Amino acid sequence: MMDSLDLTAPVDPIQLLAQSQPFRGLCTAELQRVLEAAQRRHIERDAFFFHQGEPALAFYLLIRGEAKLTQVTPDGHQMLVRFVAPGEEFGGIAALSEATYTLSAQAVKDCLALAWDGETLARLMERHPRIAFNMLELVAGYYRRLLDRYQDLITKRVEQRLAHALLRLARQTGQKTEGGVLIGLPLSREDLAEMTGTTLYTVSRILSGWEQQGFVEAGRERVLICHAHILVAIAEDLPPDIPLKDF
Amino acid sequence: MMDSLDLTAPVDPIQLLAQSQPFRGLCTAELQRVLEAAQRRHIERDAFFFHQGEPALAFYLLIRGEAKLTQVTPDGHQMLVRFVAPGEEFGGIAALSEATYTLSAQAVKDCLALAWDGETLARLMERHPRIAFNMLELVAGYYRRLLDRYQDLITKRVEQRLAHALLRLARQTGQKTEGGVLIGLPLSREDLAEMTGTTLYTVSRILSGWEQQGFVEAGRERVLICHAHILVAIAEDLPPDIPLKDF
DNA sequence: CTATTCATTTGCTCTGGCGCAAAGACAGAT
DNA sequence: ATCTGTCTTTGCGCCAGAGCAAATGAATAG
Repeated sequence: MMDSLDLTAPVDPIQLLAQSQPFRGLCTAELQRVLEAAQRRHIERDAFFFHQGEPALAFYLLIRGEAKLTQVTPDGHQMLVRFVAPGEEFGGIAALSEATYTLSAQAVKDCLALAWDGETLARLMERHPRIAFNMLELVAGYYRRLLDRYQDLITKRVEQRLAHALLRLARQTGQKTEGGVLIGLPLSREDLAEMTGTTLYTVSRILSGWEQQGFVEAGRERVLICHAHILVAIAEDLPPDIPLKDF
Repeated sequence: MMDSLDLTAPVDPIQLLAQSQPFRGLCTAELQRVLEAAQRRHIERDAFFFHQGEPALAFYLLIRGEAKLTQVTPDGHQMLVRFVAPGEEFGGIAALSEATYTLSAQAVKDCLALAWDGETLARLMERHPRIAFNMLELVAGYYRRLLDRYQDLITKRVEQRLAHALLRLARQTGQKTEGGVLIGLPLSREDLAEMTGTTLYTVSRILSGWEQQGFVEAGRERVLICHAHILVAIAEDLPPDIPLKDF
């Protein structure tokens, strides 16, 4: 298997910390100290940072790669809570206040992350109240976005939710190519189903339909969005714009 | 209309602050200062503390009464996010980081609350980092509970979600009576529908069914849970226990 | 190059629950 | 006591989407 990530590319960790949500607003000296308290962790594609149910030891900041957070229900259903991009935090809520992780974190590309254990994080927060404030805003943001998705689940049809999910992913990891915007991570129909609260069958059917109309191009664990504006229209349940077949 | 709450009952505000989630762990002198920074607000039944979309001026702590937080979607659907019991906080997330409230807060009984404006709260948090920490835990808790409900919405049938919602309400506001546990606030079929992501029709049908089997007793804006253990079984989708008709 | 594995597609069936419509029940106001 | 507005019930038709099964297609290992 090929390395899906160039680990030799230079990254200034201080730079990344300064722009990260949890540590923004700290001065360079403070960032330096935060960095010194961190451990580096390298996780290969498909391996896990941690599993749901394990003791919540660490709080992570992703440096490079891409991870996904999933949760399995008692009855075996799996749901995909969110993808983690470089510069983003994960595991924090659990490490701060809970005994165990409530979800699992899996690398979908080779990953490099910084990790702090719960006590260290608590100590840092005590010394730098700004971090606590940042975390508060962060979690509040998670809450708000989750509430939006909750609302979508109640009010919108699967088709709309799927369009929404793809647009979110495009914004987060999209890469501009000739044909449109390519989702920048391996993404199965099942993943999309778990993100939108449906089944892989329904996702497959909808994508097939869109592909026939030329809105997207779907391959094995790959989605290319050709006409984002049409997906926006679908997501908002607007009149179907100008159908392409009219041209 | 009768006063649904005895406003003359004595309540020690310091006592209540000390036990509240946002201010727990502060010493009496600190609580005193927090209390002095607060404004009292009295809101009558069915009136609003604030409406979704208004500038987020204040953070509230409910002293007496009961409130509900609702959000309307762009397409007119309404959803009930949570009920607020005495000692609980609401409006905080918005007052801290957003420009406007993302939901509405309405009194379902006559209410008395303490209010702090956003700047005051920020100042208090700066002076007492413990408050920031408490708020972080608080929001993390909201997040976790919302994630649970999100999961329920994906994996569970309406019947199960409804059972869950009733049990939660019973725990939060239930009053023991001869016949069982009575939900302690006016609760319409529509409210229940908005809590569980369904329609008032479906709620009505399910409650009728349960009532015929003797699990609950349902009236106008009133629900009495006669056999909580059966609702637990329904919520968890267990085999239907020993049906009552066998007796 | 072939075998194996895993993702995907698609036909088919079945049902939970939506939502209209219309009637019934209750509480408060005059 | 009656009226009025609001909440609730229930019959009925309908459909989005679940889920099984079986076929097809694409990547990887040997």
